[in-house]
Amino acid sequence: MTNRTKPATIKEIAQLLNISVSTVSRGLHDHPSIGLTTRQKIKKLAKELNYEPNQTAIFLQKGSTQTIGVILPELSEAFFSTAISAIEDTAYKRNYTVLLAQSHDDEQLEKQLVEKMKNHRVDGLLVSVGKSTSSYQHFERLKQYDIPIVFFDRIPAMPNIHYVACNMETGTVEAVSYLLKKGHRNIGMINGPSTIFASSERKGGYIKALAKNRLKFDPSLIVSCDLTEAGTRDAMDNLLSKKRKPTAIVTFNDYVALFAIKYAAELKLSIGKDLEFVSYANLPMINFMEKVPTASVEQFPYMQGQKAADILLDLLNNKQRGMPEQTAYYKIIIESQLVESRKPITHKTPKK
Amino acid sequence: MTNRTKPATIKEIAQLLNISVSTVSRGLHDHPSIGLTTRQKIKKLAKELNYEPNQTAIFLQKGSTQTIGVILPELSEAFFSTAISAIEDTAYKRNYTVLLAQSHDDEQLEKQLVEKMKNHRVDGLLVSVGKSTSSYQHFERLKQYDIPIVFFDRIPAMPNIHYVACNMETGTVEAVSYLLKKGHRNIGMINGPSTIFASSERKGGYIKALAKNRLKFDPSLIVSCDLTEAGTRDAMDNLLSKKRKPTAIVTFNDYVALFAIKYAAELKLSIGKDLEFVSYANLPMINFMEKVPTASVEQFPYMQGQKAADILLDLLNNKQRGMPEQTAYYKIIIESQLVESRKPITHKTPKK
DNA sequence: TTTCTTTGCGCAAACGTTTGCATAAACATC
DNA sequence: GATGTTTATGCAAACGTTTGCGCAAAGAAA
Repeated sequence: MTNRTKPATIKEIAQLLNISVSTVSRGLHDHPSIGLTTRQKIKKLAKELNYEPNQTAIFLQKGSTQTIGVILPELSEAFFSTAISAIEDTAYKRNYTVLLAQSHDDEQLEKQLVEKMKNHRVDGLLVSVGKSTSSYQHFERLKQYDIPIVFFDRIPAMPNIHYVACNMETGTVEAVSYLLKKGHRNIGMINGPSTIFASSERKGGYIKALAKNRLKFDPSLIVSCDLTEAGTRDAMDNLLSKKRKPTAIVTFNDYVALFAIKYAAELKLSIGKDLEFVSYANLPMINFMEKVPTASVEQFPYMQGQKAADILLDLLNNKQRGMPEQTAYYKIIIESQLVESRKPITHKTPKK
Repeated sequence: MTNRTKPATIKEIAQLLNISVSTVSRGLHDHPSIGLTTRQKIKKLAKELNYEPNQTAIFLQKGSTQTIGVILPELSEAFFSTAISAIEDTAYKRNYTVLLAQSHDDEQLEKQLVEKMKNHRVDGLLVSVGKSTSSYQHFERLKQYDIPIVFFDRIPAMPNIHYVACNMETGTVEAVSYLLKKGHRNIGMINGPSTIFASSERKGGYIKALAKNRLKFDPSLIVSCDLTEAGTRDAMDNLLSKKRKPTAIVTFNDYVALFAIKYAAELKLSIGKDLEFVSYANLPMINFMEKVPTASVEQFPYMQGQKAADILLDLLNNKQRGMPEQTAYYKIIIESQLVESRKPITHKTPKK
């Protein structure tokens, strides 16, 4: 009986029991109009045959796949991999499955993936847009098909979208205030390219923190950087060549911080004494290192992924229940938060 | 024309053109029996209507979903996230999509996921089994349904399976030989729990390297460890309390190495001088750190993922082309390889 | 003109479900 | 015994494709 190569179908059960397929279907779903005895017979045989409903058939019939698509720039990056982990967890809890794809920050590829997701009839989409993506029609098109999208972390400049993102300003205010409280009065900042939104948020936070403490703002203390190791060194040279050298530096992310720290060590500067660092991301690796930024602004990748998935699934739920056209858009801002090093929050300890 | 909420179907095209659905279907597939003019008309209208085939219907019809399932213990771990990145890349290239799930090393969950994947009618499965998984019927069952599985990295103790894994012995031999060549004669090893296969492979490599150099083997230099930070410290205490202290240590993985290095630093031992470390994994974080193992045994997660996916897709290809029942099983062993630090191989530089 | 081949297209079944509607039997009501 | 109600089941359409087979029209060969 278990030696069959093809999965059992409702039809077979019906034939074997000499009843109709509709009865079997209803029986399996505990439809009240099916008699107790038949229902039991059906379930018994279904179990014996190891019957499992063919989802693809159900998908077609219901027009819904119980599947959400996820498009991310790069799966192997720590931020995204913990986000996807969160997404998968919450999707699983709510009985959805995750279709995964990575865009490698390539706009063309991203477009293709969106199409592919649409053809696979995902019920909804979660996306963090590629760095270089500049046009957003491929997302617009999905709206016409009534496939909701929730963006997270990297948000496109589009009106009327759902998203969850992290407010970098709060964290930056905290970071700078933290350094001010420690007595630093010359605080440098190695910022990202001015083209990206996150950079201006950080700059805003920096200025706000100074204003809050009634200190004057020296624009030359903020330098841009392309986030490479070489760029970081240039930025450091730039900052360290000032008459009044900074005694602390806020860096755009942990990688930049580590590049900078490495360079500072080469210059025989004592990390934490001559020069103190505060950064963003709170990468798990920080826990294993000796010379690290004394604090880092946590962006809560797990929470971002979780929230985004929850929102998407709520949207799908409402749609399916025939709720009124939602006219409101979810715009969730997670406040970033300064975390002193060696106190990880969201990252789990590696088990491998 | 573009203001429709439901995707266009073949049926609509047929109606609008006053021809039959079969003609439309064939026309879109360039079937030779369809006239040139009709074919053009069909394609033109299809384009105008933004027609895209409904994959769920095709799935049902063809009995194949062009989808592979991937079950991993933990998506957020570096090894797995780069493996999944590789899998996604190669699946994409061969026009497959990836359905993702994580087992969190939970046997029950893993079983459920396998069922779910089956119901979603994935064409094949890629899995790295959970640490605690001890029974394998859930995998056996899939065979009955003719859904091929390729295991990778963590291989279950089952006969007749396809897998790709990394041979840790070679790398270990290299690692120990490397240290011997550097003049070390007292080499310690912090190994993993003796229950797991990878531990015995490492031990075997250690012994082999000594034998090769005609040196005698002191079993007390190999200590087990539960891979936690505390366990690592115990192991270190154990090793350092010997009369003839080791001057170099091979650790089970990079995490253990870093715990050990941290501890050694606390003990005022100079890393690389008093005590040299060699490890496994070659985590990307190594590139950012100052005190690191001088070398690490690379396990090529990207390549493992890629190979595993390639094998699975080959299997699917052959099946679909009606090749004879394959009686042979792929057993791919990737040789691990010692890599001196600061020379990453497979890991891409983070872009975020 | 008749017969044969080619070319171009439609019919209908199939994939495995779900579900609105109809129907038959059994029972209760007066 | 006629009517109404409940209970249990079946019929058939629908979801959007693909594909084997049949059939008509057009051309070629006789």
